Amino acid sequence: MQPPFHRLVEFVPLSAEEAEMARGWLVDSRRIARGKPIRQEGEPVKGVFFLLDGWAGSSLLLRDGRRQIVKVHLPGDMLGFPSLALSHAGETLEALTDATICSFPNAAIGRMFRELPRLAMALFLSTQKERVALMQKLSWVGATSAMERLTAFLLDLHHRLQAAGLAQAGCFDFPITQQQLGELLGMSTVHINRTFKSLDETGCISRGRGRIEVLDFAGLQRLAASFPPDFAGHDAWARLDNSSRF
Amino acid sequence: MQPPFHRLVEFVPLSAEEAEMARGWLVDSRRIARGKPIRQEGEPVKGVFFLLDGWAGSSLLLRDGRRQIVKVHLPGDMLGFPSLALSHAGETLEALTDATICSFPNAAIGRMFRELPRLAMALFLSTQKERVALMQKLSWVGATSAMERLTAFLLDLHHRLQAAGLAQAGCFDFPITQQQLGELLGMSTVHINRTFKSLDETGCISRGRGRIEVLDFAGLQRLAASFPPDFAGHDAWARLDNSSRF
DNA sequence: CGGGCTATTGAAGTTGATCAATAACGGTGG
DNA sequence: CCACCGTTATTGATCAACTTCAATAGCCCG
Repeated sequence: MQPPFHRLVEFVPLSAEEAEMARGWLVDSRRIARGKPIRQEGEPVKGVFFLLDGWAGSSLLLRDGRRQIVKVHLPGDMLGFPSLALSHAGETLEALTDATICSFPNAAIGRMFRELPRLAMALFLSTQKERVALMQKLSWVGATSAMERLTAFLLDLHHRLQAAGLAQAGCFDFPITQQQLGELLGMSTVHINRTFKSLDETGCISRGRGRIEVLDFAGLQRLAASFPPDFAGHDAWARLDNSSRF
Repeated sequence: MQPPFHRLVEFVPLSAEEAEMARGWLVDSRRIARGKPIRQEGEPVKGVFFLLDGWAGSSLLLRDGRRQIVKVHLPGDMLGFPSLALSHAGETLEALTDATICSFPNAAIGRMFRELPRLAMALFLSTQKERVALMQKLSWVGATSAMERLTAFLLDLHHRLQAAGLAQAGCFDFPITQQQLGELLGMSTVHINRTFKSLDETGCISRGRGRIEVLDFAGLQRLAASFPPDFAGHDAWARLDNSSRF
């Protein structure tokens, strides 16, 4: 199976040498069972992770026991970068399905910056893009209705699954519970359920045992009034690589 | 006046040479009037900005005309980095008060990665820390009540203002309108007003013409049930700089 | 077949939104 | 200095979205 490097090469195509090295990183992978933590909030930050297979979640715990799932990670995503600037992790990483990850120690990141500036830049851009995604999620949660949030999430998810080669013809696995969906979108399980049901009844999607099929993209997009335009900039590297006065 | 470099040197102390260079960047600064855009969503991304003075905001526009303010920036903050990975800006940057900024073209970032890996790393860590802050804000907006959000924001703001040397004895300027506060915290102006009033009545803070004084930090923290522990990791650089197997 | 998690549904209660009106403030030009 | 105007803050009343509580049904797994 081809390792999911689509997120890594999005901004900077890897040289043969870099690709070889990247493949070497994957030898030491680890399997995590559904529901198990990869790293808990508050633990010392020893490195970051690369999600090879399965879904994972980043979440924050609130004092009252609630938690907010901040992001659902798909195969090819890098986990744990935000905490790199902290001594102790600011986020919990958890397997949402059975998952396979591999780890990179802190020092590997430092070394990359010193020795592989192109790759470091790619990584940098990739995390900036995550930041945009996070900003968009904040705007959904802060300023839209339950239905808009749900549809926007589904559209975004489909988009990302497709990029990872995990969706075909609008059809994809959907292995997360409504409880998790509630924690992700900032609403109660009950309301998720009702909203989901009423979305189902519009005919735009159809649900079945852990899978979802999108039947009407245009309809979904109409419901997700706030779904943002895609300003993807795959030429970002070119724009940055241009030498010029510093 | 000392330029506000506290955010830049947080992770990596600047060498004399780097500090000299950094000072040189500031020569070309620009003044922006309150309420004026620095860069609008959808415009081509030509570079990033450094906020020298005043407050600024990053916001996203939704199709229905609402907007979500994603972050309030204070002097010393860097603006516009998330859009660096995009061809067209994904966020609007706007002066919330009269402000002074200076700009860095894209190519300067690329050059930094190639020639000043220490600085690039510092920048990288700084943006990762922003990501944590954003995740925390998402958790406030998604999972807490109006009062918790408001108090958490005030505590965070005070913390950041203090780091910038802009707060003393719990007292600081507060130049943003309740409308903007609503857009920031994801609630209506009216409800901001009521929540603010009732917070005022607890005696934990006192408000006056564009200023706020915190009278009871412990009380505020009790109200902000979700205010996160501070996992600041100023030794991050050391952990990453350690050479080791890659 | 049972046990535990997950989904679904109903009813009642809250929070916060919306609509609408008034008051206070800040800056401007006369 | 004052009158005026637009912006911002404040308050009341009503309304809608969403939460909470509670109960039942379905599903998966051993």
